[in-house]
Amino acid sequence: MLSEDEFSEWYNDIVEKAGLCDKRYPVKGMNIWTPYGWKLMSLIDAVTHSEMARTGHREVCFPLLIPEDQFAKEEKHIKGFGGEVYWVTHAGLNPLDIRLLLRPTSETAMYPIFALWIRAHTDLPFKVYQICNVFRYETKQTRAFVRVREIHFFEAHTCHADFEDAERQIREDLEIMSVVGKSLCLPYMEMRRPDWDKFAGAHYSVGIDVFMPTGRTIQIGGIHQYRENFAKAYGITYEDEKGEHRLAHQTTYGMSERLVGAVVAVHHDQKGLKFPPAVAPIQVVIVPIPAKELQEKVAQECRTVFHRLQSNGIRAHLDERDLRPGNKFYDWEEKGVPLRLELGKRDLANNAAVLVRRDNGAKVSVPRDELIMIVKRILDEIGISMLKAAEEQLKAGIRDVEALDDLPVGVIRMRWCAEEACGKDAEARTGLNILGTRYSGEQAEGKCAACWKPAKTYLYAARTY
RNA sequence: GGGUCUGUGGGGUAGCUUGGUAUCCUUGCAGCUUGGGGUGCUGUUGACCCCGGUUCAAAUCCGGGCAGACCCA
Repeated sequence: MLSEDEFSEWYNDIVEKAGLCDKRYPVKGMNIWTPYGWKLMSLIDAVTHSEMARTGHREVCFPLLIPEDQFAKEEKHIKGFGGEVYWVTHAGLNPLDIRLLLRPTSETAMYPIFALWIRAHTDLPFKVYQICNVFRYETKQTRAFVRVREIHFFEAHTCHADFEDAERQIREDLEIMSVVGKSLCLPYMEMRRPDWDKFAGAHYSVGIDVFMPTGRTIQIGGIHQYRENFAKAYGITYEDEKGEHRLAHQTTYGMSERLVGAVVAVHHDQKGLKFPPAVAPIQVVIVPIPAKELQEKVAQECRTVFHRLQSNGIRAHLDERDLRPGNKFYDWEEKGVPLRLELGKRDLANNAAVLVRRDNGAKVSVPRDELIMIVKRILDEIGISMLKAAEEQLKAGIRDVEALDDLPVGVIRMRWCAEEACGKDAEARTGLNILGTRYSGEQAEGKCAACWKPAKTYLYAARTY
């Protein structure tokens, strides 16, 4: 496992060196998405868009600014976010009567409007989403993609006739999460957050936690059951079949650019990044190996291969820079391209090409006639083996403990009596963050690690980002 | 939330104690050379975070701001 120092230094360095972002923008916590990083984010968003389409969510785009009075309606929500919002207090030279805030999330922008849109049970279930930027005034140390103040954000908001239908939505959200997780080769834990740590305004929250190479976890997604909490505050009601007016039940599902941070952190080695093939901005990089007499011939063949890959839906890049091949190899390995294709004198002779996998370094010579098929197969294999490797890391990172002293590094799993006071006590005594209990549920025999009363379930805790 | 340290070409740095001339590496650009794991040579562009103060003179000293790294809660 990496020490926090090693990881910090490596991470801060690689995100800029690999061209994912530029941190030199002079506002704290606001970085520039550079082309390579933005492409990665866009490809991740593309997975999200396609899952939203599959599950019948419709895309919307709400305004960035929210009036203060509208924001303040749900008491717990404002309590949770009040301290970290950016305010717009002036318009031109004049102070505003009602201040505006930059959305830290869009519940309070959307819900007054949902109240207008939703009138009858025929409007339900109501499922929309948006991908936008939100703003949170983070006071802790910022870090590219992981803790920023302007956040690239995905948020799905749904309204339902009853609690059970909202519960169904949460199961669907978890299914969507699993598709996203697979695309990113990221295994994760579905954690039902303890009551004292749920999302501001939620009935309960499910956190999606990824295991990082330092032994800490990072939350990359959140799924929230709101019950009628927000509907009450914002008057979201519908007329049911019997003509009675009822409050809607609501859920939300959020993810952010932290997905990029998790991909960077989880998949890497000493050479640099390793991108999952499904979202790699470049899936195959072609490096020509020119020989003195054959420069033009090699270049031509490389261009042909490039166009063939491209027209078969593979994200390919032809590196024609005037550098030594070895230099390019290091370059693209650092940038995490899953597959490298070398083509030179030797390959011209026998109509072949050399393929080198980023994940394990395996090198094969393949006939160019079968290139497309083989490339696709290898990209699939890389995805599978990257996921497997990450799954093993996660599994090895979870440690059972009997008591709360002498804790190992990583995620700890302890027996728990399910009493809040006891959970808080465990949190205080370990200095760890409580992740919660498995969403799928777990039964424990034996005694609570904190109070020694009979245990009911397992509680998970870790240091978190 | 509290504290420590730092800001010098695109990146990394020397110089700051003791005020006066800005060092080296890398990258970029041009040319030649080389080419299946970071070629070599030559030439060349490019910097003292911002505002104020002290001073004949500030990268250097002082104050403030902004930004970054780290530590503790």
